[in-house]
Amino acid sequence: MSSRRATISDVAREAGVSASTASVVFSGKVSVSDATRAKVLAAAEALGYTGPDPRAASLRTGRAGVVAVLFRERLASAFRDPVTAAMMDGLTDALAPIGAGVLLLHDEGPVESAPTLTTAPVDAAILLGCNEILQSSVDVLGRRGIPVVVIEGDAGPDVPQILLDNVEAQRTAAEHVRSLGHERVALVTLTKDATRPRGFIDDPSRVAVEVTRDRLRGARQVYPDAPAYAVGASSIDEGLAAGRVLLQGERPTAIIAQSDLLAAGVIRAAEEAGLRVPEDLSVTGFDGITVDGLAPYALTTLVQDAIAKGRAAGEAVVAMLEGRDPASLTLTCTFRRGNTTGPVPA
Amino acid sequence: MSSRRATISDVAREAGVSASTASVVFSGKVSVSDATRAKVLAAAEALGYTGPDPRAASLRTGRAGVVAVLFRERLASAFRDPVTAAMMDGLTDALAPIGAGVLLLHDEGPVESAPTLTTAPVDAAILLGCNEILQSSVDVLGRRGIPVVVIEGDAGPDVPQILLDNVEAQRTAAEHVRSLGHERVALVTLTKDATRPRGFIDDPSRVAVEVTRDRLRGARQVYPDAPAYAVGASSIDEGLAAGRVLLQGERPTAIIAQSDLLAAGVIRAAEEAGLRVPEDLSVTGFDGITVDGLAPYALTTLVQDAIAKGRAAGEAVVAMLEGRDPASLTLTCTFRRGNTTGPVPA
DNA sequence: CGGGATCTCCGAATCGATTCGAGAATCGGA
DNA sequence: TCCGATTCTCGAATCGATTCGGAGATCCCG
Repeated sequence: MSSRRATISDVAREAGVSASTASVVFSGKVSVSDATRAKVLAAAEALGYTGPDPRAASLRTGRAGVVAVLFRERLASAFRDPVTAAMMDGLTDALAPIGAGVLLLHDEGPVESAPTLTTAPVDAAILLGCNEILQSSVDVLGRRGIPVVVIEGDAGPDVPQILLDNVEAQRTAAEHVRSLGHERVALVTLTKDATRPRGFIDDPSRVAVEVTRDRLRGARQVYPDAPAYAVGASSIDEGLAAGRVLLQGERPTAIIAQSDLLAAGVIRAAEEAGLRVPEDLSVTGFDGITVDGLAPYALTTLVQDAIAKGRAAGEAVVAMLEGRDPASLTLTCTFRRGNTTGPVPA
Repeated sequence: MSSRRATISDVAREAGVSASTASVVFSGKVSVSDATRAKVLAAAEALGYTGPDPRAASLRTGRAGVVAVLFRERLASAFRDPVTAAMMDGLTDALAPIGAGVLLLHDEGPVESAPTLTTAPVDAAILLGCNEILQSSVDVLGRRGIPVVVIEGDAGPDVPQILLDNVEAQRTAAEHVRSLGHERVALVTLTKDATRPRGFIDDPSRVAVEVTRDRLRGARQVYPDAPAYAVGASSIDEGLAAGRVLLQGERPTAIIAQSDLLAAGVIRAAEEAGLRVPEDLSVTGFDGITVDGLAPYALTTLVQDAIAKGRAAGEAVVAMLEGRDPASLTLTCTFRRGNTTGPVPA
């Protein structure tokens, strides 16, 4: 029992061939005679050699087989969002052809030693709605020649981005609501981060996340004075909380929520208050996910193809990795009328 | 403009110091005079050097700073499950002290070139409910000296495992139901995989996933003849489908579901059928998650600490990485009575 | 039987950084 | 002023594998 693991040189020596030949047996890049191959394999077996060390191979070949995905939020909470999950779906699909693994990272970590974008052995990086702080990391990657793609964010002119027409889409929803005659409309949006208290906000620029901000802008293009209530997360329960507040007193006749989950919560709040949807209150969502357990309601919402979003990002990465020019892309949401919006109550 | 990126040797030459000194400036392992540090940093700046190449560093140090998590399912669907998400939460927490990134892998891939457990540059691996096929991968890792931890699975005597007392816990739930006087009881469980059709199953061994099988066994210890209806996934909608089937005809007075999401779906099916919970039908879940939007129901369920599960796995990995002995652990679920179980209807 | 074409295999360079012992320089104290 | 103790910096070895040009062997065919 040797104290350290066998290397390919050990195997080569045991097999009576050179290291280069042994390497070739495992990589299969060059033809090797069957006899030699058998010898090497036997030697490997005898020494308990289990194939080349990925680290060394990665150094030499320059490829790590790993693509980093950088989240804004905590890793754990990131995947609770169905849209993110779907996006990961498309992403892993698109990455499959080059067989890259996905390394999860998040930017705000209390840990100094955590692997960051700059210290992780990755071939490419995908940023999810990056904020300003990230810019420096992006620069580092860029200088290092590591391809970067940004989803719903902006990291400068050289970084391909996958965008959504958030402003237009949300405006479409608002116009739909207006076409139904609604005048008193409220919006449900998200706070800068989950730790902030819920509350009404006025200044869209104080909303950190671009996605949120853009959707807010879109709605305000139609309803410039609509009150916007911000909650901490995109979930049914937060939507419920928002709904309870908004349905007090002189309540709106329509509520435009920035996500389907929030909309579902609002609907629940309406039920709680004895209101019928859409007879007494119209509600719109955003995303077009199927909210688990929302039946029989079918949300009026804007359907985004989150899978396509992820896939586009993945394909851009693959393109860059293969030396081709990546395509920036703006995906458009399609309006889907469900049964949660109706004419303004008489 | 050099054709290739600057290396630490380039920086050292530019700064007029040795490569080792330059390296030390970046790693900070040894003290360096301020003057030298400044020189090196200036040189790095001038050359656009952005820090050591992680691949090379990883080769030399033997540490990649990455821990692989192997899922059974598709990556995207894995995180839709709140229990998995919570587990990742605890896992990333426990991994934080050593600052390791998390590399997502899944075993069943159509892609040949995909990085597998054996070809990915990782320091350790965590397996989620591994199946038989994985055994060989585990062997390879073991021989390579890479620590492996298994969550709710079995990979041999040398691999530490984090388990849940699924059998006992589910039996507890069943006993609770029996103590309320229920005789006609049905179970909701999961199929081998999502592609199989829903339906009643008899032979628990045909249920592939260990977790599922154990829970089924626990319930059958109390109700040996209870029909078990299997659905494709742990979700409200699948639970709803199961509920619809089970509540037809001569319906049971209690339904034991293998997850809270399934239980929530069953409750919804009951509402649909005009049944009151728990007056007409008792329902139990499993996991103890908060089902988004299930209020005012509080499930009678078995609370598992998924965060602790993840954390335990993470800590075991850290221990092994630091040369300490890892602790295998069996977590116990605690019974929590909610308002979804009651005496058998007269 | 000789010469060119093929097929295998080897040697040596290289990927980029880290690490450790040793030598040089600096400093404080007597 | 001299000496031991620190503090810095350097050289050289090493991590484990890949790659490419070329040498030797084998083969085919005129």
